[in-house]
Amino acid sequence: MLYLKKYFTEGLIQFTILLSLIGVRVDVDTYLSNQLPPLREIILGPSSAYTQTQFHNLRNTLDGYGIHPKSVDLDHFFAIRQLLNQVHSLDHLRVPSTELSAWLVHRDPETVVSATSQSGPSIALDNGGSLEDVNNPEASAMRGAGSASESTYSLSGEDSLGAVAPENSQEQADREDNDDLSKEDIDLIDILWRQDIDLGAGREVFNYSNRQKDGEADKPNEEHEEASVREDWRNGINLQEGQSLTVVDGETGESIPEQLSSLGAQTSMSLQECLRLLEATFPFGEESEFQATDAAPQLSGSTEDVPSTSQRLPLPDSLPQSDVPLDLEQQWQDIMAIMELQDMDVNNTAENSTLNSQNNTGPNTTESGTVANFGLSRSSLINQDVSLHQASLPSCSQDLPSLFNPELDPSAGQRPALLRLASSNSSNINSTFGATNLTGLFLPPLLNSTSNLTSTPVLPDPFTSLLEESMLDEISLLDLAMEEGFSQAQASQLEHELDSDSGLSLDSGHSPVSPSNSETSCSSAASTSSTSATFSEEGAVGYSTDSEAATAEAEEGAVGGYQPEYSKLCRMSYQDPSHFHGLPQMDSINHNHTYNLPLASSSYPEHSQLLGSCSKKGRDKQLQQTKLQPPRDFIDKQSSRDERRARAMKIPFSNDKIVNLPVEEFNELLSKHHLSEAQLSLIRDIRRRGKNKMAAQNCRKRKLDTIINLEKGVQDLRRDKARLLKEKVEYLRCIRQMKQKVESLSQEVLSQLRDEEGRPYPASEYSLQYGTDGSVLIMPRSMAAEEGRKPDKKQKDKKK
DNA sequence: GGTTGCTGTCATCTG
DNA sequence: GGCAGATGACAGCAA
Repeated sequence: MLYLKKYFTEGLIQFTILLSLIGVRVDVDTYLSNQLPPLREIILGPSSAYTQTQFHNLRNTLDGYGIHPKSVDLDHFFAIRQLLNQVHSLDHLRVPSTELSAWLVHRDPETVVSATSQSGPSIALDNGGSLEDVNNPEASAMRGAGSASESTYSLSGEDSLGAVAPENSQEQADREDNDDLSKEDIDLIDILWRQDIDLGAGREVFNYSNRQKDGEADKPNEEHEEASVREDWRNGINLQEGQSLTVVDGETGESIPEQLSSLGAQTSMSLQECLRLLEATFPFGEESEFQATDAAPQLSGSTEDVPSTSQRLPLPDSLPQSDVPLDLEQQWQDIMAIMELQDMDVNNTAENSTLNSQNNTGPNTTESGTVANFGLSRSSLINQDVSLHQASLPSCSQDLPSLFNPELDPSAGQRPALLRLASSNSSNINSTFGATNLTGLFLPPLLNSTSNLTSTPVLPDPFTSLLEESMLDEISLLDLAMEEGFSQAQASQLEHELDSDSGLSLDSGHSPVSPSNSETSCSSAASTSSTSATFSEEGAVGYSTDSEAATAEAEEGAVGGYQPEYSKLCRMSYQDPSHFHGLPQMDSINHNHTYNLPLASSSYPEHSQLLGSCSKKGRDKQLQQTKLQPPRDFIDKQSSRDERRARAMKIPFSNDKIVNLPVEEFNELLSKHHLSEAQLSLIRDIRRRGKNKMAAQNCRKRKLDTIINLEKGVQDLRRDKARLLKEKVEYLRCIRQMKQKVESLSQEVLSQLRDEEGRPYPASEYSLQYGTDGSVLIMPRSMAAEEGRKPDKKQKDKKK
């Protein structure tokens, strides 16, 4: 029974995720409303939201369905809400943590992971030997220790190329190979694969025949098929001959197949291509890394085929990082600054940054230069074509923070789980963007724009730093930064810290004036719950409470008087009652939006003050007590000190008059009565204290208003900052495009120009310099660079 | 029993 | 200088 229940629940969740991935929004809230009180209950009661006077409580909001703040169900509710948010977020591709959490939910048995060969290079990198033994013991036995990684990559590439492809023959083959796969698993995999197809991932991405052939490629007597397999695969990813994936070495003329055979042709073709893709994606300063890995193959599991790739790329050695004019640190500061804007609409574009977040591992490689970091990116790229299902396979036990923070974790690049999760992410990208052209996905825009390296060699562009690429590729940099160095927990912590950076020491978790912050962080950043909105919700509770109090007062016959609770009403004065126009229960409420109106004198001033000085609950008790106790004792007991003193001193008028009369009338009143010094002193004290009490209430109200306004101001400023940063990114993007255009035009001009001896001007040595007067000069690049540095020196001298 | 928020009060400052 | 208001600080109370 328990098994059936668990199976049914997991099936529902999986089905929900599938619907979310397809695009069908599943409002699970409606189904859960049976368990959680509906909204109307908040209005009609008897939830705590209606009767609770602690309306400032953060959790006691409409979103909380009126669960009592101390209810044990509250944590359950928040857990459910968190899960629902994650499920909802799946249909708009929130990366990466959300997906990761979802995959963690669907933990499949380890046996499936190993048997289905869908572990990807992550596992292969870590303990490839064992996997190899599992999947292909014969091949592993034939290979030496040095080729172990090859075999693992073969396995990985095989997986990455669509271990879930639904072709019947292949599926049957998979079943043969993966006996541990249940029918449900296969059906799910099939559905996911079809989703990939529907979402635009072409069948060629998976290249089923390749996969089949790759599987066969492990057999030593079928090595000759590798060439065709490689060709098919290359066609599948729409790479053209002569591009970054060119096969022929530009310098040595060696062809890749020859190298591959010399290196051990049992390596999977898909892996080779993936590595080429990887190399094409990180063209800057990676040759040395590749060569380094070649020299020290034990550092990486994919070093066998490295030399060929490193020699193959005629990559722009003319793109030195030293030419990057933009300060990298400044760029990162911008990124970090955008991170501060988590409560803004940055999330609206967060989906678009997924791909970039992948590509943004580039700076890691260029800056750190470690093979480990590079391995991360490489594996991520290798898994770009992994289907969605793969993400649900492994039972990930690694810590998530290190996943998104490879820089913090030096061994991150070598962690298999990390790589696997990256593949999960990338698979989503692939399916969501529907991109069949893997170059468009993998290669950074610079390479995309100048991908035809053989035809148009890339010349130095001062705006082509990798960091800038990462900045310019997508607008949403929040998720970028999240992936680069921040886990979700860290980000939320940062957000929490940023919430209090107004200098007001607002405790968002407890302060009654800033529940929105916590609300925002508790839900998603997409919920643009402003302070006012949250206060409106909060006000709904407050209104109900006070309306009830007002009703009670009316029933009790207490008219006007001293209202100790009117500060609550006054706090509601800045709440928009229009939020409750749709609620008939709220229409009947007469809101007192006046904070400090002159209080009408009561015909029974003492009694009214007495009632007003007590809380509602206290008044209920009082009403009950009045039936049991003599009124005089009750009055004496519940009166304030001043009232008791006034009665004791036999003051002939009410405290209400004493406090609220204007000075002239007050003096006139005093003059009319013959009062002793003690009486006059008491009256003055009562007046002073009454005035001061109202003043204190006004003061507190103003304080709250000030805090709220400051919060709004901070939010507005953050929004403006985010907008400006986005604009800056856009401008930089335009500048980069214009620079590239100018550069290409310059090359075209230079290619047509000839010197006096009829020799062309090599674009690598000469550049066009544009004068302010419209003149164009042909200048050697060395000279141009020197001239470009001179103004900087001058500026520095000026600064000195 | 400790915490938190609200309220009243006092002392002090300012206009 | 007195007065009214503003405000920080403190204590009491209730949840």
